[in-house]
Amino acid sequence: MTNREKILKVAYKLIYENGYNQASVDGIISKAKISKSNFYYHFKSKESLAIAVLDLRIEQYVNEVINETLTNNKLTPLKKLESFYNKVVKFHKKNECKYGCPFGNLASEMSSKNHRFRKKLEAFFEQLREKIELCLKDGIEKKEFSDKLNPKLFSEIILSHLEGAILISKTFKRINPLEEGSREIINLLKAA
Amino acid sequence: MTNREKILKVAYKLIYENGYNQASVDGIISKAKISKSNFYYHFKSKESLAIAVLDLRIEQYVNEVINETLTNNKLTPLKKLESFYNKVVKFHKKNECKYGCPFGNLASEMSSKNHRFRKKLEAFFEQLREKIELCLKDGIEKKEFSDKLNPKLFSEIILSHLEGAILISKTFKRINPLEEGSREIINLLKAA
DNA sequence: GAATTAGTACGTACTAGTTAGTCCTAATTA
DNA sequence: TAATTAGGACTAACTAGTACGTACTAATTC
Repeated sequence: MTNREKILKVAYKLIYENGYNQASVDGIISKAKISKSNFYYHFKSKESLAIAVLDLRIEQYVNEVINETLTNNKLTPLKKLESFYNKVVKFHKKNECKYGCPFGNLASEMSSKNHRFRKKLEAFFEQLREKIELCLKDGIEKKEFSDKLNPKLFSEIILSHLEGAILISKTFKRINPLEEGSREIINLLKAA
Repeated sequence: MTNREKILKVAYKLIYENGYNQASVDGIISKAKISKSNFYYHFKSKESLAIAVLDLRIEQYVNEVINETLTNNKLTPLKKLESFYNKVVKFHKKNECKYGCPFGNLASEMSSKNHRFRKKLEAFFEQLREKIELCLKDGIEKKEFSDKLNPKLFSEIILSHLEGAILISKTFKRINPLEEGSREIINLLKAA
């Protein structure tokens, strides 16, 4: 593993667990066991490292979560949504609900202060919402979901609820708000 | 205004706008125009100030938001919920959606690191959720809301959605996710 | 006379970022 | 083939600033 990869790997974890501001460059280089000058050889600033980490996280999320569930055409629309929720729930169970959503956390911390992060997170959330909307539209066509619901509005609700439920689960240190909440959302979709 | 009140007032704003970690004691005393020794005369630490600020915020929220809407028995259950959402939307419009939810932000920043904040926020969210649940139960009895919905589960969804929608609105710098989302939530309640 | 306030210097720890220079390899030139 | 050059990867030491909190004296207010 190159030093650049070491930095990315350590920062990936520390920024998620502690937030951007509390993840110090000194902490990152100490865990990665590299020198500070080497850090600044690979990244021109702490911010540019964090942007690279965010890019990496988004890429992984698209590949390993979205593409495996919401846009996996081997699944019916209902199964797409269910497997999406299952994957998210599994991730937060694994972390004992401790750290919340990597994107939501960053949005909360950075959106009001840093345009670069805000725009990237905005685009990410919009991309995720669109995939959900497409899934809903498809499900309505295939009569899996009620035709009374507005796909765009409901995709916004699903996204907002997801982010909020992860935050509440983190605050309560219990998976219930996320797990039961997502099950209930799916019930709402099915019932006419 | 006493110096203690000055500190609370300035910290109230700075902690909300910048988060706990980025709101420095030096910044607070400089804005409040008091000496550092006087700060530590009134508060034994930055943390205890922030806890006092959080207590104040919760008290104000209960008095000015919850008691005026969700538990205001001059209103029907539907009107209770509508006026609650209206008040929240109004607040975030006023801030141009810039700063998000004072409680959600703190939950995101502090829940994983500080038990004291986490417990206080957990109790606050649970209190809010209970008021919503009572409102839903009442509305079902009075036939304003569909009797098919589970009040406890739906109150969890409303709370999660609210927190998430405020976060998404902040990230998008648009009120739509919160405003349209809450309208749609109310529609879901009414429709059988 | 007790509570409150101001002022100021300090301590320790940490912050992001810079400096000037070394080591090594691989390509280029004489 | 031997000397030179270029540049990537890397380092120790350093800068300048900020963080929270303390120590102390002295003045002011109730």
